[in-house]
Order: sequence, then structure tokens, then C-alpha cells
Amino acid sequence: MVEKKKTAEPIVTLKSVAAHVGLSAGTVSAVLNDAPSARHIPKSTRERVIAAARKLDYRPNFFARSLRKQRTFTLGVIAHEIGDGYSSAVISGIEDSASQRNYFFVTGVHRHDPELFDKYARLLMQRGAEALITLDFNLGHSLPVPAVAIPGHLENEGVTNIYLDHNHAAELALKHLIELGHRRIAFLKGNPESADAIPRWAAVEAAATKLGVQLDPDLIVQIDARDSTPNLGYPFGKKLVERKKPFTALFAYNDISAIGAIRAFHESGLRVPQDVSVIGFDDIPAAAFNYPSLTTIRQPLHKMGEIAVDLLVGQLEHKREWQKEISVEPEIVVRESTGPIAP
Amino acid sequence: MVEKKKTAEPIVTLKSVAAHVGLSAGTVSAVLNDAPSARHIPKSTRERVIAAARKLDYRPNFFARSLRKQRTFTLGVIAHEIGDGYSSAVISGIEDSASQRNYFFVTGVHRHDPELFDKYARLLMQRGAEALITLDFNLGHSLPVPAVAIPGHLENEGVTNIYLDHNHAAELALKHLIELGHRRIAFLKGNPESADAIPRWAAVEAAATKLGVQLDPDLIVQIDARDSTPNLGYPFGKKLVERKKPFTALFAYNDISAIGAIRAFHESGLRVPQDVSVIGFDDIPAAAFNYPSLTTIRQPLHKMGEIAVDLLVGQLEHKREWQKEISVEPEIVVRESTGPIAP
DNA sequence: GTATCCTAGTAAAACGTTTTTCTCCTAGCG
DNA sequence: CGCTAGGAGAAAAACGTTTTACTAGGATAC
Repeated sequence: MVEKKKTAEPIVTLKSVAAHVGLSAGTVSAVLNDAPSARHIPKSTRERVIAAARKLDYRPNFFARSLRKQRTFTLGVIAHEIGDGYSSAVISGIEDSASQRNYFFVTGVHRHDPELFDKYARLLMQRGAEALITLDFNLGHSLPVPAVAIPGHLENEGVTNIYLDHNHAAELALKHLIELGHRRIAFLKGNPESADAIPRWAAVEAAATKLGVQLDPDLIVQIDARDSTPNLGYPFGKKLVERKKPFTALFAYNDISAIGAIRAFHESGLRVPQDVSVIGFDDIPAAAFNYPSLTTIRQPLHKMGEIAVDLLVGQLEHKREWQKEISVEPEIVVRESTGPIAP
Repeated sequence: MVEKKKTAEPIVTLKSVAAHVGLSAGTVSAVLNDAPSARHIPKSTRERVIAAARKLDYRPNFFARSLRKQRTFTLGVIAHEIGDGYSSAVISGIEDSASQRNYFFVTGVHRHDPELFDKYARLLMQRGAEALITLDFNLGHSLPVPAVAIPGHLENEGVTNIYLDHNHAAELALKHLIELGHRRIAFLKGNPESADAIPRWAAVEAAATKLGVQLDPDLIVQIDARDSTPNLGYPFGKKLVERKKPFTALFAYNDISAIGAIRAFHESGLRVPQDVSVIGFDDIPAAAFNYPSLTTIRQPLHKMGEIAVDLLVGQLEHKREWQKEISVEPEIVVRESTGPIAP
């Protein structure tokens, strides 16, 4: 149990445990870290030191140590907004991997504003971030520390792009819709501020060509909101309906916009999936519990967070070199929101 | 823009800017912090120093500063899980207030496991957390640093409990249901691991008595899952249906369990709100976009996060004293998931 | 018998700040 | 003129570590 609040807890320092065992601070430090210089220290002494440290509940001052070693074991994470489905999933992966390796992370938000991003990048680095992970940001330049962009598509020396194989993803989605008989397919095109928007759309176009699907400009709606709630999709779903051009399926930009669009459809009397099939993207936790539950293209978000940490820690500890990119594979998850075209 | 990666950036320290202006490090430090000891430093010199600092883009080493001042400006946040709706909302409030005051926070997760909690409490404090915020944890003891528990109901010296006025909340909800004609009301009772579970249930009982509502044990289901997805409610909604005891409304433990229960109802052919009205609790972002959108009791989660930071920073800077508790007021948000009893 | 090597440590420097104490100099006062 | 007060800044200590350089004594080698 964490120690209860005492009247005044004397801080136990290296010096105090050294005094306690009658040795010098340097020696104690060497033993505790079992440094190479502790080679010649006999076992009996070591045990004495370790016992004392435990007994006094010695905990090294992290700041002193960082200052001396010029290492902080801290990563910085800059997300669009802390707590949306996408970043939560990635961050939970980051947390898992980081805590395992005894790294920490501090967070900032960019809200797709480059100035805010830069502000936080500076701030986090000043706070000791030795590496940065950016979430859903179009990073236009290199950074002074090793970095990973999730997802990243622009080439910047020193930043590793982790991204989904979008061609594969788009094909999975379109094939699924085609197999269900859909031909008049509408699309919600992501806000270009969102890092995946442009490559994802390019992949959709490529897949459409390959699979012989006609893209109808009237059925393509550009999202220009920045919400990280279903409001990202709701007004654009409405817009689509108002165009009065018939369609039987919607390929949304992501799950969150799909959920918003479905609400818009419901309000217009369109049933999902009976009248319109909807497919999302990401497989955020809410996707499974939406009504109807979402068919979606799953990105391994948790894993992408873990990979990012592994990559960066590897570089910081000189066990890895920088690499330009890593792509991960999507998976289609078929649930209730898609169904065969009405006869 | 954040500086591009150079071949080898020389770290600019206090000493280097001192050298640049031909002064001593101490003087530069005094000017930059405009410390009382800089009283006698003429304006011309100050400006020279400040200009140089700006020109060299001097950024003080945070760790050295912390070490010397024995202050870290860091808060620790321990949540059940990073990224569920509840903690996301609170954390976003924490982030807002903390970044405004130039404080940072580091996070840990407790998953309702006291050992994990203690582990992270230690870890965060070792990493310099000067105060702690616990999210949804039944804290059974004091902590060595000032702390806030959200929500908190147990008395611990030095930890401030922030909680919702549950009596008010329960009355709002029950009154709403009664006005719609509901009498046979089912309840999802929270897992006692969840910090609000017991006081919330007590408030429900009190409100029921006050408003003359009969509580039927057959219509009360105890949640014993720990999920932070709608799986928190789904199996218990199922269970309720299987009891085959008629009811016309459900008062869920929270929104996330309400969403799960609604799914269970749908699967059993019960329509919401036509057959069963459902009221949630919290008003997490997903509540508005669920189908049907949730009627719920809103907690000002964002604000609670802000209050926590204000309280702690106030204490750290000796502008405030510890206080035992702060209660905040709920608000009912009526949406689609509740309606009048079928005629 | 002495040069060398190992053992078991100690002492001190260094990390980059902040803060307290100290010094030197000039101006003003009586 | 002698003295004090304040101005302008330097010097040094301190924060708690890690790490490098050093030392004193005993064992080993030749």
C-alpha cells in the first residue's frame, strides 16, 4: 500500500542510504544500478546496500537521474484530441508497450492546427520527450527527435510512417459491397486535414477502377468538419440525402462519420441496412455497439501504438535504425450495417 | 515552426547565453525569471539578456530546474482505463485547465485493481507528480501528496472528493420516468468497484421512497463486469429480459451500460422507447449519437476535471487549503430513449 | 625484493539550473 | 575627507544523481 501521509516524510536520498551503510554515495549508486564499476564490490557489501535501500524505501530522484544521464525515458504523444475513439485506441497501445519498457509519455493536442502542434512539440520536448508520436496529423517537416506518425504518408527524414495498406482496405470494402449487389455507392470523403483522407481516397479510386465500379460525383460528399464526434458525419449524411440521387450503399470515411450518417439516414426514413448499407472504417469500440452494429474495415490501432513505441525505444537505445515506413494490414469485420441490395 | 533536424544541434544552456552576453549564468537566470534579486539590474542589461535568449532560442532544461526548485509542475492521473468515455471527458477537462496553468500530467491505469493503483501511484510520484487525481477508484487510504478523487465518497485526509449530487440526480431521473407514466421500473445496479455505484444506488432508493416508487427486486440486476464498453450492460440487459417480469422502463447505471442494455432489448424484440424507456447516466459523447439517442443524467465531467486541477494547483501554490469535498449538480437531458408508457 | 595487479572502495566532477552570499564601485551625505 | 548606501553583477553552493579518476592495501609474479 502506498505510504500514508506522515507529518513530514524525510526524503531518502542516495546519501542517506550511503550513510546508513557507512559507504559513499558513489558506491551505493554503483551497486544499485549494478554498474560495471561495481565489478569489484563483494557480494556481502552489495547485499548490505540493497537491503538498506529496500528498508529505507529508497527511490531515486528521477530528475536528478535524468539530468545526469541525459536520458528521460519519456515519449511525447500529440493527438488531435485526447479521448476520441481513434486516439484512445492507439494511446492504449502506446501505454501498454511504454509501461512495459519503463517509459512514460506525456500528451498534447493539435486539433489539426499546425501552430498548436508546434507549440506542443516544443513543450513536450522541453519536458523531456526524447521522441514523439503524432496521431492523425499531416506532418510537413522533420522533427528534432525521432518520431513516428500514425498514420503518416509524407516523407520526412527521421519520422517513421505507420499506415494501413489502404489499397487492400478499399478493395476489401468495395468487394464486400459488390458481392451484396451494390452498384450505386456513395462516399464520404475525409477532411484533408485528417492524415488518412487523401491516401484513402486515392485507394478508393484505384479499387473502384480495378473492380469496375462507377464513381458518381453526385454521390461523393466531402467532409469539412473537424469534430471527433459523429457530428463529423451527420450533416454530410443529410447533405447526401438532400441531393435526392438514389444510392444503396455508403462507404463512410470512418466509423465515427458512419455513425453520424446513419443517424441522418434514419431521420430521413432510410433504414440501415434494408434501404442503405453502410460500411465504416477503423473499428473503434463504438462500432460494435452502434445500432445497427457497423460493418467496418478494422485497423489494428492498438497494435500500431505498440509498434510506434517499439520503434522509438529501439532507436533511443540504439538497437534499431530509423526506417521510413511500416504498413499494417486491414481486416474486414462484417456486422449488421451492410446487407444485400433490396430485390 | 519546429526546427528541422540539423546535423548536431548544440544545446543552448544558461551558460552559453551568459557567455554570449558576457555575464554570469546567475545574472542571466535572475533576469529571465525576473527574480527579486534582479531588482538592481538596469533595463538595458535586461533587454540585452532577453534578446540573446530569444535569439539563441534558449529553453531552460526542465529537469535541472525541477531538481533545483524542488517543483515539477506535474500532476498524476490514474484512470480505470485510458480512453473510455468517462475518463476521456474528465481528462479533457484536466488537460484544458492544466495546460492553461503550465502544468503537465502523466497518466496511469488502475483497472480497479488496488495493487495496480498503488504501483502507478508510486510510479507517478517518482516521476515527479506533485499531486494525484484518481478517476473512478474507491480510494481506501490517504496519499502522500494532495489528491482529488473523481468521484470520491470515502473520507481520506488530504484527498478532496468531487462528486455529483446523487440525490438530486436520482430524483430528476425518477420524476422524469414517473411523469411519463412508468411504474414498473427496472434498474441496473453498478459494480461496487465503480466508485459511484453505492452512493448512486442509495440515492435511487431514497428517491424511490420519496416519490412513492416500488422497487421490485426481480427488476434489479447487479452488474458485475468491469468492461468499459457496452458489454458492461449487454449481458445484464439480457438477464433482465430472461426474468420475464414485465417492466416499462430501465434506469441504467450509466450510459455505457444503457447502450449495451438497449442492444439486448432490441435483440429480444423490445423497442426503445415504445416498449421500454431507457435512461442513462453521465451523458458521454456517445449518448447523443446512440440509436435511439439517450435520455440521460448529465454529469459535468469536463468541468469536474477542471475543478480538480484548480483545487490541486491552488494547494501546491499555497493559495488554497485542502477541502473535504465539492459536489456538482446534475442536469437531465431528454432525448429519444424515453417516452410515455404505452396506452 | 620490488614491480604489477587486483580489490574495495573514496573523492570529485559533472549535469543545468536557482538562490544566497559576496565583492567592487560610485554617489551622496555630513 | 571619511563613511555609508545602494547599484551591478560575480561567485559559489545546492538540488540528487552517475561516472570517472584516483588511492591504499594486499596478493601475485618474477
